[in-house]
Amino acid sequence: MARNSDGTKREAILDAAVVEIARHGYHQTTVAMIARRAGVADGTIYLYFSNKEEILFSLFERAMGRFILEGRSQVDQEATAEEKLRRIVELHLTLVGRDRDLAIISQVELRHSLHFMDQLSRSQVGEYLNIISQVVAQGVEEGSFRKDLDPVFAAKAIFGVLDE
Amino acid sequence: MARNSDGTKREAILDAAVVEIARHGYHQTTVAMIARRAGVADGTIYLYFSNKEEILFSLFERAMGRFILEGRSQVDQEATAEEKLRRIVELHLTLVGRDRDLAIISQVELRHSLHFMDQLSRSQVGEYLNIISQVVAQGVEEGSFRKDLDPVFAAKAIFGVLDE
DNA sequence: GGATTTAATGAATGACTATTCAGTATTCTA
DNA sequence: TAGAATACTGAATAGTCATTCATTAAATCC
Repeated sequence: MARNSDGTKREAILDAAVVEIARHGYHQTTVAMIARRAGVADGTIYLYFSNKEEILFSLFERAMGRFILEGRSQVDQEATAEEKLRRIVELHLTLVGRDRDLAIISQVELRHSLHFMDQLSRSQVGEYLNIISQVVAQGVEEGSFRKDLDPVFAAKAIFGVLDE
Repeated sequence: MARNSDGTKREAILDAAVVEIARHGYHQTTVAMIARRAGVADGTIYLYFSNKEEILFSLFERAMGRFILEGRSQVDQEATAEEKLRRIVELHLTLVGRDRDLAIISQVELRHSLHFMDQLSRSQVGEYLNIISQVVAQGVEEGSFRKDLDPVFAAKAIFGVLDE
């Protein structure tokens, strides 16, 4: 049954993991449960992920990726920095609200895994911050934001506020 | 070394549990770790708690108890319902902020343990709601709150808002 | 102060589960 | 279509940890 060299099976595993983890929490969710729901054997999981924790990482990476994608498209739909920022705020709050389980898991399960935050923020959150800081920079240029604003710092602050 | 029939050792175990759980999360914390920090043998834990989960329950019960105690005294210090309510809100936010770990743990670890919420709300949260609803009732009587307010319902609403 | 009750100990048990790997099935290649 | 390469399987392994319980220590009683 060697069917899979695209990402189909990997996606199926992640989908299964989201459901199980949202339902039972990360620690109560066994690899066997995920495999079962995904319709694969336990061992198959390890062809796509090196361990259970990596499933969790990938989960967030994927979610973040989608998040960023939608963020960019929203931003592109507005002209002024002010409107763009408003869109980002709305989107952020909407998505966090929708994926409350993921949000909570991220705060709790991952709070104790420094390694993780490192890795994630290097790759994805950084990307997200970039979007915000570009908008801020535009705002400064337009004159609608204060001129002495450091875009990168402002982006971090905005992100911090939203995440809280 | 049969020394303990007051609650000393039980308290010590709970104190140890708070530290370890705040530091590592509930699932990463082993009973042995708690015993170690409390300075007792593993088995001793089971003289005071019937299982690991009950330690968690007791943790919240104790915290809630203190919470309520302080709440009452704050309320007693004010005359008008309006001021009393203000005090409660302040206290609630202060304590939740201070015990952020407990708050987070309660939301995540316990979200999947219906049994728990049942038990807790029957005993302690109910008590807390009583305090609020009494204040509301007083407010209605004083005329400072709307007359058509159902105190119990209003209390639940207030609690819900604060907890969010 | 010997007998009895109560408190505490910590090594042993048993259950659970992440991970591995030898074997099987499927697809690819020439 | 045979043989190689790739994908998958699931039973076996190994490690972890909550919980038990036979034993020891201390306190209380008479």
